[in-house]
Amino acid sequence: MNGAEFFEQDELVSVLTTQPLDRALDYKAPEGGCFRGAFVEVPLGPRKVLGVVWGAGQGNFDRSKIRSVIRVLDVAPMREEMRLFLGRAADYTLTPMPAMLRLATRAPGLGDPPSMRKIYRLGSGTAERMTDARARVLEVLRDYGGLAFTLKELAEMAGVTSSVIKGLVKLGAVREEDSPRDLPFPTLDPDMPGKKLTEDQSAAAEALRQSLRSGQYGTTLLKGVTGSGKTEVYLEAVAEALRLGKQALVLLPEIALTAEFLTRVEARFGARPAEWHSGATMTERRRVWRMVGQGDAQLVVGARSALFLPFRNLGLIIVDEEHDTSYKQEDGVLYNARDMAVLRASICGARVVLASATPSLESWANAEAGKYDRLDLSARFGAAVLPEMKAIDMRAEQLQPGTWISPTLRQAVRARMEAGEQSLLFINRRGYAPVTLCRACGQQIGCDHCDARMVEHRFLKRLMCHQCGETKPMPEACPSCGVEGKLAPVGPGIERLAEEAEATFPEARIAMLSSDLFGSARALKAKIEEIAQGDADLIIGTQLVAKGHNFPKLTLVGVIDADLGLQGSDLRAAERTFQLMRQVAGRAGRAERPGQALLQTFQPEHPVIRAILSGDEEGFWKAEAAERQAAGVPPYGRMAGIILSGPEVGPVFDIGNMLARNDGPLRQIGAQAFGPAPAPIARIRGRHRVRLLVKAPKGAPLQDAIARWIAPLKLKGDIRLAVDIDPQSFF
DNA sequence: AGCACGCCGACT
DNA sequence: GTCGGCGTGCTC
Repeated sequence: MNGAEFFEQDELVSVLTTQPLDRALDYKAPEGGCFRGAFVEVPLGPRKVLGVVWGAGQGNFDRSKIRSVIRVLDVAPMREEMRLFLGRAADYTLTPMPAMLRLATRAPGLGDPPSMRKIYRLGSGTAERMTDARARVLEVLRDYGGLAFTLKELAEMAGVTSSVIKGLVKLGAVREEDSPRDLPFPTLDPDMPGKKLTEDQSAAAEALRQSLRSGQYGTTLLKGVTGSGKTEVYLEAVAEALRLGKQALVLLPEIALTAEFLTRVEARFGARPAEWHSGATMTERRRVWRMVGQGDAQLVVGARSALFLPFRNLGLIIVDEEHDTSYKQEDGVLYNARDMAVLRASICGARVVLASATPSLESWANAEAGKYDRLDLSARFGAAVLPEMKAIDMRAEQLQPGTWISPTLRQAVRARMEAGEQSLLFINRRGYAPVTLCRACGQQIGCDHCDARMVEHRFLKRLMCHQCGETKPMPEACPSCGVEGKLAPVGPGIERLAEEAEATFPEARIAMLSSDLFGSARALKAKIEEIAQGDADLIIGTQLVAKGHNFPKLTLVGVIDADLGLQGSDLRAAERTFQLMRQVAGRAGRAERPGQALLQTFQPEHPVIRAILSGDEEGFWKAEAAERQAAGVPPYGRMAGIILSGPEVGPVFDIGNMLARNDGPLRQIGAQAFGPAPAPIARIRGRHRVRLLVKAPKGAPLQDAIARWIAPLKLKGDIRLAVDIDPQSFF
């Protein structure tokens, strides 16, 4: 058994359980001994819990109190590589090990013996009294030459009731057998003829194949706009992994995990891959988990948590739409699946392909620095995919106070409606959190204590900084130019924008797309489908709309506030605006009509805005990289969030303030804490959430400092603390 | 996470 | 006098 350490019966072993304890506990190895990595059932107090034999026992506990492992579960033991991965991921995300182990055991019935079901095949006996029904059953079985079926299948195929089959079983003409319910996944054929690749795509595919043959860890950024054949290219890498006898994993953002995608994979490899996502049934989950572990699933297509499946010989991980923000888990264990994919691959010697039309700045910078390889696919249909992009200079627009759709944009939307086409108004902000800025000079009110902007809180009648929590009363005159009465809230949340749109375009059918508004991914998908069919004239959406949906009738995109993020509230807002523009560009190229994008901005001369408008991608990244470098934010600095939550706001803030005062461990590494301030989602399930933001220099040992910082903290009552390394949400 | 132990208010 | 609130601590 791959040389894993073996423990004789009664030898001490250290067992990590999925219970939220702060360390592994010692047990005596069970009868017959066990290997390191074995999944076991152990007694814990009055209960039996799931655990993994992590190594030799520590032996620092009263020997007479040590109990025995109850039994070793009948599943493939955890591999060394997985143990290392979980440990390193725990260190990186500052997550307790039991929580990591829970991620890796998210399948039901791990302890159950393989569940069986009855199957039926041709028997050796003969039926003396042959009836029509009996003949049909035997004929079906003969036609399928030795294959076996379940009772239901066979009855259906023969057009008989199950009692006919039971009768044949009694006579011995049909044989009843037990067969494991969890069947291996069908073998995939990497050598089926794929789609014809262009010269460009072939070259990229060959480069990926070659990198796989190296058998060593490495990451490739595969950049290509919609329609450039990214999927076809990376499926060639998957094919090569299969040829090499290795397993492959394709990670997709949850929303992109569609039947259509699986059908494409099936077309390429002749069978359906294993599927792993939140909607899967218990039975499916268990089958996938087990089959992946015993090597009987060659390819898994899944959402981010598929990264924690027990692969036996993982050779390739594809992260499609790698820039997608949904790869960052925002509750429970806070991890970024893209980064964890790279970590896992680096441990087990697999290749990673990060695919995107609009890579994240992090990945772009890694490629730039030579840490990642980079492959660019050019568009299949030439350069005509770019929409016409223009800035609307908001300083020159005559806007009614409290409105955000400029006359220029309004006219453009009207024109599209008259032509029977769709428009999209994009607002990079959910909920209701306006920005205060001066309509005379275009300056936004900034925070005196950090570089973020102040946000108006109506109920408090004050301005508040969401980064450090500083508040001040709403001033009468602009602090920058002194003009009175010109300060106004802009950058409304999506709800306010929808209100305005309804008033401005009373005849329009308006659809709102925001992740807050949909209970399930399914409901959201249905809505998106409706919109794509043309069931709306005007779409009002947040970041959600930028996830690669295809709206063929969409020809105009209006960005309500392109300035978001230029002054530090959300460090990735400019990047997201840019990504949206590129994705819209990809769509516009496929429709017959040329697309148009209008960006409302108070700073049309800003280098980032100019790079977006010129469509110069490298220029954009360079400008954005310069901004981030100057601000010392990721990827040129490190950040972390400390999220405190509890049923009452007051005590939660008190703890936050106490942390902020005792920031010695942070200062030692040159890091700084901001806050406490209300967290991006200030209340979840009745719990108030407060966040501190930590900013550290690039090379600083951030996790270590944070661990030392929060260690003395004793949380009383129902207050909880979570660390969010590399936070993605800032407002 | 559960579950027990333990120390202060309203009940048969 | 006891039943029971959930704060604190332990589980090998």
